[in-house]
Amino acid sequence: MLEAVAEFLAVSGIEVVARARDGEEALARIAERQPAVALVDVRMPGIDGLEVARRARRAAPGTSILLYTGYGDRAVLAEAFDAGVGGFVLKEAPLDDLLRAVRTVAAGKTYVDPVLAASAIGPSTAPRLTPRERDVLRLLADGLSNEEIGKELFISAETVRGYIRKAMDKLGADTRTEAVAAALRQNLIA
Amino acid sequence: MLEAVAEFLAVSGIEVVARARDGEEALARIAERQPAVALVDVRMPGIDGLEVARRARRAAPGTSILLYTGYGDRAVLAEAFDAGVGGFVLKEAPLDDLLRAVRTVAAGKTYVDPVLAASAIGPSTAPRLTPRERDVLRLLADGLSNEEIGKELFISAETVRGYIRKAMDKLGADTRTEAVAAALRQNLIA
DNA sequence: GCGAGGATCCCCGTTTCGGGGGAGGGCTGC
DNA sequence: GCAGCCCTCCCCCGAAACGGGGATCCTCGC
Repeated sequence: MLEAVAEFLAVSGIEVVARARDGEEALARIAERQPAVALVDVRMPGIDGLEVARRARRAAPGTSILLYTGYGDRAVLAEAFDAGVGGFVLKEAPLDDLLRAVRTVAAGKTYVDPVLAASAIGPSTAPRLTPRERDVLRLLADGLSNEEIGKELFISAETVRGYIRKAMDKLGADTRTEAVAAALRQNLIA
Repeated sequence: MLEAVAEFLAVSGIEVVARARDGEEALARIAERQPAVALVDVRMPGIDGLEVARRARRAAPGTSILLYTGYGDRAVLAEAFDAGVGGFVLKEAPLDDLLRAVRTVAAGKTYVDPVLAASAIGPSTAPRLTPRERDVLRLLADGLSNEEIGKELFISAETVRGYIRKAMDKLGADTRTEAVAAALRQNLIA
């Protein structure tokens, strides 16, 4: 897969300066080569693509991150742009789209997969949760109590309650249970 | 859709004795004509296919119900066979499969869509919830309290608690919230 | 006809939740 | 450098949920 994509880009006139198999390696290569564009998979062992994007902004401010993944929804898209990525392409997209995306972000613009864009511009009813709020909801969905969640996240049970209340507020839920259900239904947590 | 299927069956040598647009009508026709096989959609306005199957067993004991729907999972499959249906076919299946299914159940045997069967014979980890348990979890996911659920279902809040506890038990959940999350994840409720 | 299982209801003491409030520290982007 | 957001923690109150028990009734299948 990695080889195939690199090969395709190379024959299409894009200079491929490096390849990496995981997040650590990707970051190292990005810092080292300072490429114009870094094509990064969201799902990777260790550091995921989003995290790579966040860190790369410091390590290589001139590099545009182009996320390349098999799946995307409103939530990850929003998070991705928060992380400062330059574009987002689905693996199912035709290879020409990938090429266009690379060139677009290389030019400093933003590229979003058209399929994804269609679903993202619709009524983005799904509220934005902070990472902490999501952590808490996830653990809540696994049946942990405030106390247990606190231990898990190294924060106090009171703080946990605070996050839950904020999440309930954002999701328009009357109970913590409804908040978890809403988050699940809207793919805000898994 | 209805017409197309009827047409196909007719030209394939199956005698189509009646058609119906909803559950009520289907039941009436089944009772009236006592067909060997009734091809029924699960999702219908008013009485759904499962309910039609249950009632048809009384109204027409000799009729085999063949459910025909666009979507299916372990849970509905299990419920379907509890309701006494003779077979289950997905709309995505090739038309030949539909034909085979009709002939199979007409012969008094059971037919299950091969795609569905594959997923159903796997580790059926999803527990069985009673209708009442599902009702309660659904309302719980909508943020209602025990009291409110009770009013909604015309039962006491204590009874509601009882169902929730049973559902928690079946789902291996420690909290009502986890029970709802588990039910959502396993498509036991929507 | 008898057992299994579903649906219904109840009690009681303990814990947690829901809903307010406030408050400080830190990073970040403009 | 300052506003804004996130993370963190704390207090109070009344209401609700929890845990674990038991109990009755009815229907359906064998």
